[in-house]
Amino acid sequence: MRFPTKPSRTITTLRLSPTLELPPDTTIRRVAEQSCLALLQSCNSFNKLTQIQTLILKLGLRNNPLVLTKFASTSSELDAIHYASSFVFSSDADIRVFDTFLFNTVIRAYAQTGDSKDKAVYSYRTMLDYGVFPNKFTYPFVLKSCAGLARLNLGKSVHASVVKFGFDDDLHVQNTMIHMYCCCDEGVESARKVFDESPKLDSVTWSAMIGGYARLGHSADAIALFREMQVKGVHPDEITMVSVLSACTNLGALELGKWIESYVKREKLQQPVELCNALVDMFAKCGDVDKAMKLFRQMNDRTIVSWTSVIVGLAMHGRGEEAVSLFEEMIEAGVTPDDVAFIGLLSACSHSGLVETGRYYFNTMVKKFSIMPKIEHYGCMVDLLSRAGLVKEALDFVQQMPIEPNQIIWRSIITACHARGELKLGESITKRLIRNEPMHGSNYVLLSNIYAKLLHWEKKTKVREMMDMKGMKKVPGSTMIELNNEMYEFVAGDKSHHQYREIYEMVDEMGREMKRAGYVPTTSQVLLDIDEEDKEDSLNRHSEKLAIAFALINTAPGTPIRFVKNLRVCEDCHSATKFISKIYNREIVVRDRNRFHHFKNGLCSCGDFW
DNA sequence: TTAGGGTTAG
Repeated sequence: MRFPTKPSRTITTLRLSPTLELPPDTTIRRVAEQSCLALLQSCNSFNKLTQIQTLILKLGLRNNPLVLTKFASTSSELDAIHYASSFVFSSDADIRVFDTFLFNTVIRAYAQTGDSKDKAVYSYRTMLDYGVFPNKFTYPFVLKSCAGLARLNLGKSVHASVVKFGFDDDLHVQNTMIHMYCCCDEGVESARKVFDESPKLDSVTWSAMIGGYARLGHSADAIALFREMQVKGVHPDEITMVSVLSACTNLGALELGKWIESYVKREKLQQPVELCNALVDMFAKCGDVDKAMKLFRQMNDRTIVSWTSVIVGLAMHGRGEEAVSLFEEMIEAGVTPDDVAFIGLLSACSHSGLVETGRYYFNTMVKKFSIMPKIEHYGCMVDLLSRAGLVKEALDFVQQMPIEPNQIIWRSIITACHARGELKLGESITKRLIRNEPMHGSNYVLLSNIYAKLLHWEKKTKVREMMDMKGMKKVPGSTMIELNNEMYEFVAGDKSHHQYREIYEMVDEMGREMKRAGYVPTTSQVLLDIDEEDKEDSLNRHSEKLAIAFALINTAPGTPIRFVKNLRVCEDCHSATKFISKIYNREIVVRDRNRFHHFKNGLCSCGDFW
């Protein structure tokens, strides 16, 4: 909320006399009090607020709770509220007689403003210290601030006072509590507990929990809960759909995503811009970027999020030039890019090898749009240079950065070293990373990969032992695939699926056909110190190959195959998938950790550049 | 005189 733009007549005629003194007559005092309240009622600028403050001091109303309360609640603008609240709290008045509303106003102002969430919580604690009782309106503000701060213990302590003051049966408070827990990394169980114990549940409760699951990466639980919601007969609304769509996006569940789209149409749900954005994002990230683009073109209202979603979508599919031209179109349409849009644009340049374009936009961002580059922007630039094979330039760039490079940045360079055969350089950077962060598992994996490529098996074994000793594990690679609206997950060597025998037979057949077509296994990818034949066997049991075999068995010839990998696709699987796309005449769309690969007729859209 | 769940990157 902002001040009204139209100036108020009452205030513009205000004149302050430096010699004004009020006689100690109560009637006159009351008139003064009423006048102040009226002035505050029509106060419309920060400047006038300070004038009224002077008047309050002059009229001797410094400790009048009614006036002070009104003063503090005049505006929702942060500067004004901050100013007013410090004036109020520094008064000699007995704060205990202040209304709860005053504190709620202050807490709300802080809760709704960017970086002031901690002040909201502080004001809430001040409220308790002064013995002013919170009410049912206080907690949604406080819990929202805890959500923004994402501090679980803080949230738990507020939860305890909610119970203590008896507001835990209020539906609004319950729902905000679920939301709060869902904003904390380790909060999902506490959220579910509140959800399960709620005597009343409405669509907001369900949406909060579904959205929370999706946000915290428990997307399968999000979808399961959505199904439960339908079974219980609770009607989802458009906000529920946004949450479910975000879970579909995470999982790569295109079929379910399409179902949501038709549900929205069938049930004639409202389609606010957030829902359209979620649909665009879902289609782009589930592999159908053309459909995402089509929806984007049909939208009447577009926010920066809409533009960014589709730019990022194109970037992920390696369509960097289109992403760049869309960015230009956005600027022409009068939408000012923000820091996130630039991350999307720079990553588009990076995935498509547009080195000069990326450099140009990095400079434009700083010079023309005055956006201070964050670590992510530097990360994109380092990635851009590294992927293009400019390892030395990337290192120079890192040395000139005004901020400390993070893990992600070093890892880009190390990956580039690995790909370009600069193994010695890669080794020395990785060793330094391990010295700095000895408990970060992925550093050891990087070093181990480099030794594998150098064929230094002894050193590799040592790295492995070191990881075992420290109790660290490599994140296992997994592949998810959707079939008949169900998601199936495969890990390497997986035998949990009931069709596993058929799947392995198919894998063997694929191997024979591929070899006949000229495929040579990339055995240096295998990180185990075993002989070549076993290495080949181990490659054939990668989760991607199991998923492809599963899809070949269970889908009609010619049906496109789509799946999602949790890690970057490995060199051998990339090469094998190209062969498979040709041999079995299938379009195969793979989303890996970073981007999409569209395999068709023996070629990949990434041009072997990823 | 005040209140709850939603979209982009990392």
